[in-house]
Amino acid sequence: MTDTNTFELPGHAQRVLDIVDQIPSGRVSTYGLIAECLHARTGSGSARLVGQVMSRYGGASPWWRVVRADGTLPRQLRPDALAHYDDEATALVWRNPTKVDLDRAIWDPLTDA
DNA sequence: GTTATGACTATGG
DNA sequence: GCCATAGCCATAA
Repeated sequence: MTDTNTFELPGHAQRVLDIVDQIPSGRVSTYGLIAECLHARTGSGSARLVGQVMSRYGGASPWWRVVRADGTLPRQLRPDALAHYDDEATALVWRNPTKVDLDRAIWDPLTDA
């Protein structure tokens, strides 16, 4: 096929970005949850892989809506992500406003898509 | 082919 | 709560 205006990312990368793009504003998902959805589709996938894809190709996607399993983020991204959470009114932990309140903001691509 | 690395997670002390 | 370890899988060298 001759797609002239389409950059072909690695297959799994395209799927990861597709899922991330579906996360609604004000909600978040986790690397593991996305990995589970990815594994359900392709038969392969891991949280580590999602992180790998995000670091490489996440620039054009709402990367701040993807957090760790405990609601925290990598140190380098924390400040930028918090700014977005302020815009989207994402629920944060009261005692620890550097961390997302997963009980309120979690979004599961498998069950709540 | 092997090894090292990474925006991860679960488990055990 | 924190730290160390094992499992995970694509990429780079």
